[in-house]
Amino acid sequence: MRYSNCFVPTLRDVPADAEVISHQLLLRAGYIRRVTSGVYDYLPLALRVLRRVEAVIREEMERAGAQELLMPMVQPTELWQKSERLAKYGPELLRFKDRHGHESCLGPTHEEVICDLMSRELRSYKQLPINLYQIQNKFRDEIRPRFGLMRGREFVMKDAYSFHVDDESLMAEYKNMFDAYTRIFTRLGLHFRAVEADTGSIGGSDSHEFHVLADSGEDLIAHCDSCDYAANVEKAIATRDMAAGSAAALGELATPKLTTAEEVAAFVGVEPGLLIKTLVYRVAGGEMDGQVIAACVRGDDQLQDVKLMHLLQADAIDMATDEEIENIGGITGFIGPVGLNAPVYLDSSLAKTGGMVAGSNKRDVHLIGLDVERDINQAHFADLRETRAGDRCSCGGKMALSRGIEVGQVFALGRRYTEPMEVLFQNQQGRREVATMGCYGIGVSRLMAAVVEQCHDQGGIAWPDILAPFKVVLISMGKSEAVRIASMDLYTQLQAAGIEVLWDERNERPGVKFKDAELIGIPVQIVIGDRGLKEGKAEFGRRGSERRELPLLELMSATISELAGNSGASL
RNA sequence: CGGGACGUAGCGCAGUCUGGUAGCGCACACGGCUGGGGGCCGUGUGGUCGGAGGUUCGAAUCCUCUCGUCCCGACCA
Repeated sequence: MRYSNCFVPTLRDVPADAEVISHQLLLRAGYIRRVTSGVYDYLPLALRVLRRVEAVIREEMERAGAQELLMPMVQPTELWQKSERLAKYGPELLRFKDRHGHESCLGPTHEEVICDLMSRELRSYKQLPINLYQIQNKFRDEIRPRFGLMRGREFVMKDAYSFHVDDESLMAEYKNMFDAYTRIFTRLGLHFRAVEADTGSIGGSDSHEFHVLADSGEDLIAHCDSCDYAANVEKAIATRDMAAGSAAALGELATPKLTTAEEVAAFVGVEPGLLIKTLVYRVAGGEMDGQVIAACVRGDDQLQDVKLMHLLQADAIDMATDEEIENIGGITGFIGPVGLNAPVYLDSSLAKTGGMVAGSNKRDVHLIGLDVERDINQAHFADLRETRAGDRCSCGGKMALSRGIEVGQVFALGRRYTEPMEVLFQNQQGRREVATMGCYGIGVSRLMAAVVEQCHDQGGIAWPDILAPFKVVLISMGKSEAVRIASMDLYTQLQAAGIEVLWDERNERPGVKFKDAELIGIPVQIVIGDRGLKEGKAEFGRRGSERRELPLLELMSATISELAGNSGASL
């Protein structure tokens, strides 16, 4: 491709509304443009990169035995009623009516559609197991799209769905997909980590997320420094040395205007870990819909609300209003687990503790000497605290926290969808059975952004060879006929060899060409100019390091061997 | 939706407080000088100042409403 024919609108300044580096660089380097909130144009360079990401994904999915298909982006809303997911997923579904008044939605994911298909076509156990996948645009009406491609409303996703006769077969495929994902992210040159995950709105039992490690990541993941344990903090379980209180009789203590855990602890003269922090939530969805409940963690812990949500089997939990708190007999700022007219859930670290300090549900008064077993009736215990750096893993190692960008997730769904969607088959005994199911997603467009987050420098994007939109940039320096002819010659040879080359034959100054080449991130640079040409030489080098002089005749072989070691299967 | 910031040329910004003919840099077009890391000189093109309404002799500037963008929270590939 000749640069002068290439649509690559690079920007010198960083657009003011781009916050994260991938967003900034993809805009500056002419890869993407915003159309509307969370919706982007993928310009030619971006599309070339996306196609490469997809190629790796396709290769590995096919190798893992999955088959590609393509489902529609428009889905009838009835399917979501049938799967009983409308209430939970509702707000993210972009719904609309057609001219007949029939309600449809834009597909945010395709469990419903694939189950509908399978329910029609699946007859016999002999058809199982099967794994079907697609690469397609999804639309989720996100509450807050942000960070460019990292959280768009429309985005490209690879989604795969597998169906099985039993859970043993499902778990084998789950493992198979886990391994395929590991190969994909490895081939893409990413620094990533697979972690145990909450199943979120998708549902099901087992789940792992794949995170690209980057400080700009939206997720927090906890991992052990001495064993393999790693989990999203929404799920991570760990322990730490908990302060133990000394047994004492239950008493009251005046604590005027002291409402935060730190203030109360300082006033009473105990460490914050001996406080019980009580939070009141209103449950939305599930069997407890509308109920107000209280949850307790230690004063120096944070409540992990996803854990609580899961425990309650709720779609959402919201902080209760002052009025709702009063209705259950509490006072904002002095809420405690004793005598509250609501279910109380305590973090397991509070089990069997004594000598604790907690709110009394009376203004300006806290309880001291509280013994959880003795003084709280009907307490439910569960893991509710958020893991912190330095906590202890069950293996004895220390937990550390890192930021991650979630680029993939695998789920063992079980019969969460196949049951309501009636995906049935006849088993060997001729009886009808519900199939069991897994689903596996990769955020393809997000992956492109995640790679940029991990692969960039001062000059711009530093694509790994396998993803670069062009492998080689050929920079012609100077306007002489000799330069033009030598460049043209090499350009033709590279193309003939199937190496994707961007020939910068623009009438621009050298600085501009170098800056653009580095900004858009082409791995190999070849410079042909009058200076070297006199001696029959040109410059050859990798983006970001020194170029060396090479005879013109050696450029082809140098390029081929430079790319051979790094670009995987294709040049 | 709650909290904050902001909308002035393709991009980055000044001007708004204190109302008085809409500016700067880059980009873009043309000419010239240049020619190995976003070069220099000159001449130009381009903006209903997000939109609507109001106050005023006069509004980018003041007031009201509205639309949009970005950041923090709930969501998630």
